[in-house]
Amino acid sequence: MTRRNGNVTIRDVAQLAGVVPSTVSHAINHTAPVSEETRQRVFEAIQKLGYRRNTLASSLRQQMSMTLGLLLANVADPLEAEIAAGVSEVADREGYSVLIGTTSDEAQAEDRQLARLLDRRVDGLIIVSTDSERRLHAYNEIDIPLVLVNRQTPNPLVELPSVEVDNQQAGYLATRHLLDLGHSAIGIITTSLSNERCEGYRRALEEAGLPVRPELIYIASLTETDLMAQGYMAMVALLNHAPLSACFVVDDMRAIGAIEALRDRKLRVPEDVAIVGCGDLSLAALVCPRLTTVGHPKRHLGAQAVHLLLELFNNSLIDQRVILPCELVVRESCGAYLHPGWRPSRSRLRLS
Amino acid sequence: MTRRNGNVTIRDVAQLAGVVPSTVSHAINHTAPVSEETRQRVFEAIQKLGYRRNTLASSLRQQMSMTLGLLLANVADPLEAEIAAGVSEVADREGYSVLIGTTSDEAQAEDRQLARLLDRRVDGLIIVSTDSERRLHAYNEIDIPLVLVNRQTPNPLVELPSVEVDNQQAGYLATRHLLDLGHSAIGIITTSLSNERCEGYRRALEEAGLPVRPELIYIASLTETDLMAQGYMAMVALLNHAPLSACFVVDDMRAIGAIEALRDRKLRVPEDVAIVGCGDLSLAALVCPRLTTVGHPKRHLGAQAVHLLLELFNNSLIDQRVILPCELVVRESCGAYLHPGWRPSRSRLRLS
DNA sequence: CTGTTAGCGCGTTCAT
DNA sequence: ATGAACGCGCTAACAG
Repeated sequence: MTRRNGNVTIRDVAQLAGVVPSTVSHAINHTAPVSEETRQRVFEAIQKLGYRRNTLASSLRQQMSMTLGLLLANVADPLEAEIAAGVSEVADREGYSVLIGTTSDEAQAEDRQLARLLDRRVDGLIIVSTDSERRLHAYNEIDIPLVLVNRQTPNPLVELPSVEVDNQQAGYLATRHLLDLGHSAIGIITTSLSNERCEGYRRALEEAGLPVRPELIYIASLTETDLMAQGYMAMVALLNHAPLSACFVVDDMRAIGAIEALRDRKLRVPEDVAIVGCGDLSLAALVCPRLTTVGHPKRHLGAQAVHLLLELFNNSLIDQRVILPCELVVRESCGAYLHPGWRPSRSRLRLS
Repeated sequence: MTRRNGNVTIRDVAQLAGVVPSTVSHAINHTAPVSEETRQRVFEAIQKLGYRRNTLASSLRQQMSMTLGLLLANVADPLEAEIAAGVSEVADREGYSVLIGTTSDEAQAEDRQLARLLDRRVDGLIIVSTDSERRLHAYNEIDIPLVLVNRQTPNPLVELPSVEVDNQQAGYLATRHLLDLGHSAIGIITTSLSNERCEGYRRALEEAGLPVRPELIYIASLTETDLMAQGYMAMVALLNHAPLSACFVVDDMRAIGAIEALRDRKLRVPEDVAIVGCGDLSLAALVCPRLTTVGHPKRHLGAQAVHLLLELFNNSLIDQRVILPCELVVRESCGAYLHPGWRPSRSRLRLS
């Protein structure tokens, strides 16, 4: 029943049904009224011949492909995979197909994939994670609708539609949680000082009347590609610089690496040092200790990206920049459960 | 530079270059010799006009789309995501694009996606994981090349090209490892008695001259959708039935659930009960204790699927069924490190 | 080596 | 409500 045809065309259907191709087209696409009787005959013919419309031809004619291009660095990355799932789900629901292109974070591969997607006449583009400043103006030159997801560059020179999480809030919630638990020597392992999560960290500290101590801020060495190793090395360095009783690590993988470093130093988590991560990867609930972290609406990122794109198609570009909220997920790595006096503060909590 | 054109066609290029469209086509596609001089002019014109080939039109004409359809249940699943990464990588290298369709494991969604992919005239289909017997003959009706990846039905009535891991070997290696460590009361948590991994378990036992004791075999309740919960419940049941000192769980997520059940019963892993999983998900190295498991060449699964498909395109269908080897990954959950007498046996080992 | 012609399969006029 | 004719952009086949 779901077989492809061996080239039966709309003309064959028309012939068998005793009508002309355009009538078949109308019957299929409800693009003009067709008498019930001919409709019957047409669909019988379709059934009988195993006709399948040729989307290629249709797209060529209609100047739209009903296809979205999804550009990402690596589908195997859990975050990107979740985003892709969100994209796929709503694209499907809206009648669009999605063409994926993986870039391995290489500019050259990205150019190739981009070109390929454009050649295939995708109606819109969703670009995940890869938005270094130098790529942005390349994107800006593209004249089809495009949305960035999970952007890395917070305040770029060129503005493009995007969907992202509220990274500042993420940093704020994480730090705030640590403050609520009574910590004051709170370190941070970040990717840069301008990282929005780092901003949130500062804001929480300042709001609590605490100084932002430079020796408690560590910028992970990005030359190391293994994120866990980055976190490990960062924590080792941090421990040498200053005593700290808690640390916010701007993403889960690095947080897990940091915990490992602590363990190797015979420091207990959370008793000696409390750790909060960011991202809430599915494995965060499975490591030891279970990681307290700030969760992101990963699927929503993808879903919203498609919705934003559809709005762009309609020229009803409402919000050029969609910012999704995130939420603290309290588990074990901060020892909240050890503090009977602690209670959920302002944030929505999900106890796992 | 990577901008899409606002409908400049091959004709526009031809006109500007003072040649005829087919010459431009030849120049681009190296499909016939073109004098160096005209080649120059053509490429200048292309540059100047920002011409991009329209793959849709080309596909229509050539009766091939250079597109592969990838059908999977859920891109967010780590295994499927890895497979997708493998597919994408080699498809790209071979000049193919990939169109994804996610089915959420619903037959209805799968039919829809399948139809959509066929309508888009994909040249071949890669179908991941979803191959229940009742779907197989639907696939069999499809008249374009198709390969199954990571099939679930071991010996189906209808044979189709497929790429899979050596599941029997997986079960064998896992059980064998446990035997090597001196265990004899070895349980198994499986999804069915005909599971190939379960076969491997039996083979290892028999080879060691040990009886296959039915009370040590537990079939997970598939009505529970959460795999960890399945593993948890299975282990609880197993502990009530019979004493066991080790257990092979046919996949990592269920194994993690089983470990949790053990922990809740105050049984230590590996000291009281040793556990081997299967799959080597990336999180296997991160849980406590780090999971000893049988690793699968996940990316290769995808990569080989594409290669097999390409062979099918050439009608050079060598192996209709590709079976990839797997390997034991020794970590902590079996306590191999506690046995100084233990040494790697026949299998290739990768110490993590 | 270059040009001509014809059509891939479909959807759209516009006429009946 | 139905039909005839044209063209979307590209390339295969053949001619020159």
